[in-house]
This record gives sequence, structure tokens and C-alpha cells, in this order.
Amino acid sequence: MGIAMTVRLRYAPSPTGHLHIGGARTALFNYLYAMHHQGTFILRIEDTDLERHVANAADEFAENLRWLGIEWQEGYQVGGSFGPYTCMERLGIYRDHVDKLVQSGRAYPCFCTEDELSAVREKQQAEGVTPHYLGTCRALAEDERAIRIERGDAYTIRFRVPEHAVSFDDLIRGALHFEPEHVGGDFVIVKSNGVPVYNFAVTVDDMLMEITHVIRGEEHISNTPRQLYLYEAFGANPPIFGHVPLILGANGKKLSKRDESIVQFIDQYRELGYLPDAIFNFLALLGWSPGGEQEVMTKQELIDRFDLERVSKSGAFFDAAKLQWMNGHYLHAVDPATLLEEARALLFARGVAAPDDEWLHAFLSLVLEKVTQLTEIEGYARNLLSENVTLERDAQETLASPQAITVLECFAGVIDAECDGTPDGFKAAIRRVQDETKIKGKDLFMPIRAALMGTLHGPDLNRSLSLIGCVRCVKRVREALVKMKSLG
RNA sequence: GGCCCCAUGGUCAAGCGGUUAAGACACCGCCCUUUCACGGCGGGAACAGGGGUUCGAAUCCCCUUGGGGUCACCA
Repeated sequence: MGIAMTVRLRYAPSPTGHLHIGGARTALFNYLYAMHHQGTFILRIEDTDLERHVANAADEFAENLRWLGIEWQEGYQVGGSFGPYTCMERLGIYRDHVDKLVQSGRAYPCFCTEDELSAVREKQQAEGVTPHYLGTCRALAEDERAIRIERGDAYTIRFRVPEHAVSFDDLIRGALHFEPEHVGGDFVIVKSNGVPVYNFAVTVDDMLMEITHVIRGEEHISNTPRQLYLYEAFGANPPIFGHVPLILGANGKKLSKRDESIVQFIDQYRELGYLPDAIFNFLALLGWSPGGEQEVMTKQELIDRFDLERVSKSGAFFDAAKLQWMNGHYLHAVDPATLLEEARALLFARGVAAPDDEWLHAFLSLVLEKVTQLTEIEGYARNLLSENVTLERDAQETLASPQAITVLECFAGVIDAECDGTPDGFKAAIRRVQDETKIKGKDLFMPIRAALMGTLHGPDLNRSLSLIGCVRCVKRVREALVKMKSLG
């Protein structure tokens, strides 16, 4: 018995944009599976698309992945013994493998132009047959190939598709079978610019990096037979595949990066004040179910319980409302101290300056339980810190009651005479107003809340007053009194 | 159109031959709360249709319908 084989999984994004929820979910499933089996999770950058390549995308992916708590033990930025982990740095490796295929006759140069090919494709589509490469350059004589290459004709390298069917056992969907006539004929493995095509690069990379399991989106099912042929040509064993269901947009179709009906990029959620743990938890539930009734789970619980058998086969709508709920759930439970920096920056960016850390901490303790997105704290902070209050309609109505003036005049006197600025101090002050005016309950609290907060709804009154501070409290009461009296 | 995948409430989903068909989000009530929220309790709401197999189908098979994916020198 040798050492138990450890699983090796990877997430291989193309650096063509921002990390979106679909990609994050795929990365997460790979990560969870790898961690569950004490294996290795690898990040590899699949940058063979030179046209769509976006400058800082790879680093941004890495940063957002880390922010989410998805960490890789090997790969981009961290290295490892199977590198390099970026395709464009592996060109020499691909070249060697292409040469092997060409020499053994499994691949050959194709001189067809894109125009010629698309004309054929359109015709085939119109006739209702599977669009496929006709094999035009398949049987070119060796010397003709040499002449045309010598002459400088542009060419791609195509893989000669065998005549037998391929099948594999998908971890999520079971046995899948493909006939050779449905793979589209001999396919391109190297573009005319010399860069390999995705299907070829991933296969070589996964093979060389000894990837054991490939968990990816359902849209890759039809790519699998081509990759299988490639593994076969290299005499290698393919990894185990698992195709997870698609994430659907409101239209019931695969979530498009251009779909604006939904916030779908991780950095957007980050800006909106979503907590990474909440997104991590939510994403894990998108297409996978833990089985029991518990849905809110820590990262470790998720790792412990994750398995592919419980991944569903049908696509899932992205339920933003549920994410919001879950984020609120995490926000209500989080330690305010951990959010100090982020909250300060968030408020600052929106033109609200928090007095100090002590205030900020008390503030967060007070309002965090009331929000579902961190950005919502802005409104509360503004209300607490602004010099004057805008009285909402219901607040005005409350202040119109005859007892309101009595209460507020008394309250003003009390806190003007003595105010220590603590929640307990305000509590005592209000009690004193009650003793002196004999007014209690709603008639006592509501005028105070209305005058000081401008609204009838809000967080705990005493703690709110404490955050407003003695000076502003007095000022607010007096201003409210002036307004009330002028209105008669 | 060819090939492939999928099908339980509005949404996410348990269920893997016998259940009063879980649970969560959302929605609607009620309770709690001197406000709001949190929380608690309760409610409405589903097996796409048709054939089989079986003593018995949400569960197994077939067909229909519906939805989706993919058919690039993109990934």
C-alpha cells in the first residue's frame, strides 16, 4: 500500500473580467471538495485569449477569492512544483505536446480561412446537420503542407478526432456518452497566432498538474468529449468530471455577465457592504444542499459537510433576496470591533466623519442588528451626527399633541442642567421627566424620539441619544420646541 | 436544427417504492417589543402531462410538453 492519493482540484478562470458569482461558486465548490478531502486546491490562470485579456484581471480574481475566504495552496501568486500556473508562460510545454501529436499523425496543420469555415458552418446549420469541420486539410500531402507553411500561409493545428465514441461517468450526472460525429469534426488545438485553444491548454495543464477532479459549469459538458480524446492521445487517464448546474438569471437563462437585472460581481457586493462569510455560505447553497434543516453554516461546517452527491442537477435562480437575508443574519451576529475599519472608510467615503473609535463601536453595536447591508449604516450615522433634524410627517404629528411640549420643555431643562452623555444618563433623565410631568409610556417616549430623531422608528432610544450627545440633544429639543410653538 | 442536460410551492430545496410531501427565502397574520428591527408562533402555496412496472409511485421505465446548455482560431 502506498501513500493515499490526495485529490487535486483547480479553478482556472480566464482573466477577461471581474470575478462573478458563477465563477466564485465554481471556485468554491472546487475548494470545498478539495478541503473536505484534505486535498490541494489550485488557482491557475487560463489566459490564452489574447483579445479579451484584461490587464489586472488575474490579480483581481486572486484578491476577491481571498477576500471570500477561498484560498489556494498552490498556483498563481503562490507557486508550487507544477508551475508555471499561467498559460502564457507555458507555451513551450504546449508546443512540445503539439509536436508529439503532429509527429504521430494525431494532429495536422489546417490552412482554411475563417471566412471559408464560417460559410460552411452556416450552410450546415441551415441544413440542420451538426456543424462540423469537413476535414478539408486532413489529407493534404506532406510536401504541400511544407510548401504552404514555407510560403507563410496562416494555419491552425487541428486534432484528428478518432472514430470511436467516448463516455465518462460524471460525478453529478452519471454516465454520459458521445458519438464522434457529434463533436464537430477535427477541432483546432492551436490558433494561427501560435497560442493553444482552451480545450487543449486545460487538458495539457490538468494532465501535467495531476488534477484528479474537475468541477465546472454544465456549459462545459460538450467540451468534455474533446478533452477525453486528447487525454487518450496522450495516453493519460482523464480526471473525474463533475458538471454543476448553471446559475440562472431572472429570464431563466444562464446568467450573462451583461445581465444588469442582478448584481453579480463579487467586488460589487463587497462595496455594498456584504460580508464575505455570508456570500461564502450563500454560494455554497447555490446548487448544493446540506440535507438537514440548517442552512447557516461556518466555513468549517461547510467543508465538513460538502459533497458532490448532494449537488442538484437543475439550474438555480440567483435569489438576491435570500442573499440579502443571509447577509443580514451575519451582520446581526458579527462582532462590531471587526468592522471598525470598514465602517469608518465606508462612512468617510460618503462624507460622514465618525467622531472616534469609541463612538463608532457604540454606533455599530446599536445599528448593525438593524441592517442587511453595511451601507445602510450611512443613514443612521447621518441622522445621529447632523446638526439639525428633519422631522418626518409622523414625527410632526406626534409633536402636535399638547403633552409633547410639556414633555420636551421638561426634558430640555433636565439635560441642560445635567447630562453625562451615557445611555444610562439619558434613561435617568427621561425617568425624571416622567416623575416631574407625570406623563408616561408612549406619550413620554414618543415626543422625545420624534424631536430628537425626527422619526418614530429607530434603534434603542437611550443609546441613540448617547450617540447624538448632550450638546446636540439640547439643541435638537430647543429647535423642535421652537417649531412646535410657531405652528401653534 | 443536431447533440447533450434538466423538470417538487413565487424562489432555493429535502425526498432516493409506502411520509399528514421537510426546511429556508419571500409573502400574509399574530405574539413579543413604550417605536422599528431581531426573535417566536401560525398561514396560504408544489410533485408539468400521459402511458406503463408494482400490492403501492414525487421516487423506476417510455413518450409528450416545457426549459436550458452547446455547436468558434472564446473560455
